[in-house]
Amino acid sequence: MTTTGQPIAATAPGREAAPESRCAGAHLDIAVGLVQLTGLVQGMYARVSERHGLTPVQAKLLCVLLDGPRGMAELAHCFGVEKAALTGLTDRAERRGLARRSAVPGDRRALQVTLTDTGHQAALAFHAEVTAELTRLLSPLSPGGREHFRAAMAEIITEHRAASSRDE
Amino acid sequence: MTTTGQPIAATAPGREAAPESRCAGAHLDIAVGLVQLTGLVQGMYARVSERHGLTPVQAKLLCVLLDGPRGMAELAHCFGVEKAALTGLTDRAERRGLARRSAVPGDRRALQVTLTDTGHQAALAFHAEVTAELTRLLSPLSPGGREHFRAAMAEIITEHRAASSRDE
DNA sequence: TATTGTTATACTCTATAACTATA
DNA sequence: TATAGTTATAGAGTATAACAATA
Repeated sequence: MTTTGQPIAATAPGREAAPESRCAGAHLDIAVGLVQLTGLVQGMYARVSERHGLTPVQAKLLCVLLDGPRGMAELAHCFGVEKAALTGLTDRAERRGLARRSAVPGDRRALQVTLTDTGHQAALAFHAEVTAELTRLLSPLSPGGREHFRAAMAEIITEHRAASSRDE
Repeated sequence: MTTTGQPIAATAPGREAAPESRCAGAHLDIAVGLVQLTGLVQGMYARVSERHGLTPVQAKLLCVLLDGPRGMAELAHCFGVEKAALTGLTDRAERRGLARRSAVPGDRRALQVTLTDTGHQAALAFHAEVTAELTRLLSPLSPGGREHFRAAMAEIITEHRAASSRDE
């Protein structure tokens, strides 16, 4: 991998070495499972990015821009990074011919980042492959199991968001 | 955040902007949910790392070493990176007093990376907090929902491993 | 020859701080 | 003054390639 999106997985002490926890597929601890699943998805995302000649962050940028042009500050907020980081990120995307900066009519300070045709195609191709991989990953689940899984994730995500907004 | 572990989330076109997909908590698409859940866990891991003055990768290193000393090549394989990357990673951990290199009796080429007392305590504290956060994240699930969720993850992980080993 | 680990070099991504140009 | 974006600088993490020492 070039500039890998490092999957952070190991958390449970004893996960990598203890043979019994390694074959825990039979009755995997739920917290450990969640960490491993996260690592799985992350690794998949990184591999697909690389296959498309992108870093994970560049791929994410393209996907966001698929929705339309975005300002630098907007992107920084959406990525959860400082705006200075967006300068470099956009520079590299521009250098690779994936995106370009353009002026915003109403505000002479602002810039918009837009996908080029190349970038648009790259974004669509990348997104299609990630979707396919996710579908493949979820394929072992039965329709009923899938629905339970979906509902559980929705519950977790919804509750986490509620808790986050309470903490603000 | 200092040196953030960037959560890669955005994948679905229309996720960030379209208002209807944002309040998709009611009936979240399963693939989108998986990506969002991954982002959630990743973000949590990064925040806990930072709270402990660690980068996500350093935290992962400490957790792996909690199981006992490891050689550089072994760690590189376990992290899925080149061995050269481990040199820097270990240098930084050593500089921060979290780990140290020591000679291996039988092999004069090899080195072992071991946790210092400080590193051991940091690893335990970090791991405890990650576990607590995971437990909190999973708390909205009912016992039955939790079991379904656990089983679904186990199925996905097991099948993915089987597929991976078939592809080798 | 193969393996262990290091050094050298380069790139991506990030943070902070100071800066410019507008609003 | 506040906001949009940039530059400068520093650090982490990674890759590749070349190297040393030992097996």
